[in-house]
Amino acid sequence: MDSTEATHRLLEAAEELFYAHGVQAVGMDAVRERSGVSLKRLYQCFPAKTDLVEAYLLRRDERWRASLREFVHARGGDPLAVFDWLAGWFAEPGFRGCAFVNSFGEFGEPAPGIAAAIRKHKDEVRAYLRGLVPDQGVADQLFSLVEGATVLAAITGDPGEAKTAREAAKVLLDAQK
Amino acid sequence: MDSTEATHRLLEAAEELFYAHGVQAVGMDAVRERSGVSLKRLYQCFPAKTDLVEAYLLRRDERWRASLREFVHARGGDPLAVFDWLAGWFAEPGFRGCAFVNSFGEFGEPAPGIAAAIRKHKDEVRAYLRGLVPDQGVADQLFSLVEGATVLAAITGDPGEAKTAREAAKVLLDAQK
DNA sequence: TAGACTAGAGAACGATCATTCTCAGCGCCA
DNA sequence: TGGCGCTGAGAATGATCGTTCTCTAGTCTA
Repeated sequence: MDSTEATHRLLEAAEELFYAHGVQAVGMDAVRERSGVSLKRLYQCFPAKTDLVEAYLLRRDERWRASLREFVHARGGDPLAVFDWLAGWFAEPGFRGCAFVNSFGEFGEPAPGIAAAIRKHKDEVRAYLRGLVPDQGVADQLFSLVEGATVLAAITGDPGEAKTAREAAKVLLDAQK
Repeated sequence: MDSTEATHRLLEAAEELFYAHGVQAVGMDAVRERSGVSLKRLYQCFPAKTDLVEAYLLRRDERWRASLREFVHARGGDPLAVFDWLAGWFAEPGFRGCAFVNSFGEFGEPAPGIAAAIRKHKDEVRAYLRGLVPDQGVADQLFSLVEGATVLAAITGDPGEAKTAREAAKVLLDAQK
């Protein structure tokens, strides 16, 4: 197994474990076991746990936004499609809210790279929504709805939060015109 | 120092430390030091850390909602006052988002009491908003905005999220009539 | 005043966990 | 063929932290 393959397996294992149980609750040994990569190699690829966490977040950001982007694109860039995508996400088994918000809660004083990854994700999502909606104010309003629905769906376990937010978004978008 | 005084000091110290740094980052020894209550007494009042965390959350829920309730009541029960209260909260030094959302992120599999306290808080806030706004659907939409603004204000550090959410709320409330 | 109970300070215990080290095996080049 | 370097497996290290224990010194009661 070469180094890029090891890195890939590590990130795959890290994402499954970190997202499901939280970063702090998952030991490096669990990552080793799940990935099948030896501890020695793990520390060659990621010199410290914070490096692995940071890489996990950056990769999750890319994939999460890509999934959203593709879905919305297939719906002709309709901003309301964002909330339909959320509905699907919330209903997935193992949904546990936003990985970035959860990480923010986990680390009172996060390592700089981790804090940056969290902020980057939110900045990127905001920028994406602003590209979807002409009025930046309305885009930011939708962003707030997205975050709120995600938090509430995670805590209450009710995927219906997406529908509530969608209805609000529709009103806001209609009012804009 | 009697037992109720010790309990009070412990909860005071716990709230300051847990909210500021996160629960996991704060050891029982730090709580002892800040409160001036001995470890022995601490464990008499709260047999385990999870008990202290649960009590911290329950107390914070009561006070947080009381503060919001009083503010909004003084404004004649105007639902938009909720967002003005948020603006003040976001601007407080030491604001670090919603303690319950943060705790949710911290504990992948929370102790049952902790999970219940988190859910209770969100249920109570939702019920409060529903009492403020005749239309339950709109109340839930505002709830989503409240949560989203809180999360975003915490992560971006921008108290202006309250204003964004307020504008959205105004549109939603007007559309309801 | 003697003795039983209690509190506080802090050491001790035990578990967990990030990180490093050891060692035995295996391929690779001279 | 013979050593050199790299590997994986897993033990060892060192730190942190929740929880308990010990010991000393009061304090209240009989």
